[in-house]
Amino acid sequence: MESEEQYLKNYDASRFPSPIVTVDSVLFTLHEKQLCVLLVKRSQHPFQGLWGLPGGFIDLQQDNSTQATATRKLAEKTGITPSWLEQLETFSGPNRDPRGWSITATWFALIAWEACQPHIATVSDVQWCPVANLESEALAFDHATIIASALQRLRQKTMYSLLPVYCLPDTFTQTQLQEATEAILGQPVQRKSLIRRFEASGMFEDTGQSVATGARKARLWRRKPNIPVHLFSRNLLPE
Amino acid sequence: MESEEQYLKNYDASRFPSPIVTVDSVLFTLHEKQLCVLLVKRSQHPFQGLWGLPGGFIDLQQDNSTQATATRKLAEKTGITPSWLEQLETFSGPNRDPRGWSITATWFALIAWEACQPHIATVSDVQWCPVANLESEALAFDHATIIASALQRLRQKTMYSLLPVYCLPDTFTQTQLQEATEAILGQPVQRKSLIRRFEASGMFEDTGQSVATGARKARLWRRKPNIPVHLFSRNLLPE
DNA sequence: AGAATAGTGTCTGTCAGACAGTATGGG
DNA sequence: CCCATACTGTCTGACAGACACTATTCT
Repeated sequence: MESEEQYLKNYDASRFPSPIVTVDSVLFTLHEKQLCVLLVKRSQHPFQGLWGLPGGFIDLQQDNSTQATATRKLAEKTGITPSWLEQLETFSGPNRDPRGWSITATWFALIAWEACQPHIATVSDVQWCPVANLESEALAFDHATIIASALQRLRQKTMYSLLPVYCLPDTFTQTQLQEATEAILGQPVQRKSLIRRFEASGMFEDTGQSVATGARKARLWRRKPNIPVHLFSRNLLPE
Repeated sequence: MESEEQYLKNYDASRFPSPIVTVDSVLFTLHEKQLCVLLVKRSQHPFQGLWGLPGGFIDLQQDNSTQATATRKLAEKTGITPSWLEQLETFSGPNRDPRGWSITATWFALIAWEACQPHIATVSDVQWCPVANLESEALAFDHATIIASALQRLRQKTMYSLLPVYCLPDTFTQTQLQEATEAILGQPVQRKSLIRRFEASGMFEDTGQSVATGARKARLWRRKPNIPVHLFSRNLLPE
């Protein structure tokens, strides 16, 4: 009987046909009260010239997880790592990639628009696309489906957490959080409800500063470091 | 400039090193008020002889998604397809499989114990392991981590849906649902709260039959066909 | 009748929705 | 001083928790 050591020495990974494996990310941000998603113009086949999600192949030498691949690819396109990153579904099948049976591990990310802008402004193959305009864009692969799944996740989590803060700059006002929440949900929310949650979450601290946006000054807040996202036991907007 | 057609004709998927790709499932059931998970004894290296999750390689000819792989492997071990199946996280990295850089798409499934028993009773390499006994089991790969993730998902969903019914036979009593819920959450729940949700969900219909379990007869219910799982806007047991 | 299980009535507490009311700072 | 924006007070309604109560069936 063969030992595990011997088995591993003789193991040839290429013996079995393997699917094409990729990693793709859906990075959202907020800009001018619009929820936007990051798209990259494809410079290579397949779907050359179309817009698609940032992503690509795993680098088996460098990446020690698909999360590392996602982070690396996002950093290439935005110059930074997103302030929120979590795994979404994995999509697979024989027909979603014309090159053959494929599987893509997808990630869902949030970032402040301001944080990426310095880098994105310098390149022409990366754009923020408002989700409202997605219908008129033809996207590569099944990326429209992946974005729809990410949007659903984002909306769901916005109902029972304050996740939208990860779309805001380091310091922000309660009104900005409200606007972010409303842009994501596509409908108004009660400011009072949001502020009750804001206080109950224990996730934020007052910077002591304030900013004028026209009339009365608004207090500036920041996320406390190393505090996990608070999950509420009730949803906003329960229909 | 190369056309996409030409590019695809010349494309050789084996040009790039590819990770090992597998699919694994965490199938839960309820037996004697205990939440159990399906384990399979590994007949092959690596981890030969240890218990692990049911799963394996994608059959690129037969399977048209990782869901098909999960269903196929579960059917091999239990004789049937689970009544609930949804995707969990995908785990990846250079060290989780001694054969090399690997990725496993994992699925989370529920089934009634009674439905599998005829098949499972006939084989010796498959067992239901109560989750309470998992600590003392050495499992293959990172399967303990995968089960922990599945358990967390199950508990979370039990708080805001009636998912535990998918661990019950086709017809069941409200008391059975309560016991399932309590076994999953590991603590008692208010029967009244559960029944309020049961009625509000619109997911069930009375069979007209009833069953005696010692004293007063209990009504037997069944899931209405083709009704999606109802999600409540509040959690049970909000701490 | 008594025991055990099935199922209901109803009070309290929590928190979201609604919206009126107060505070602050720029013209 | 006016008004826009920031922020607070407080009432209502929905629904979970708690637990006492009634109903049914077996011995």
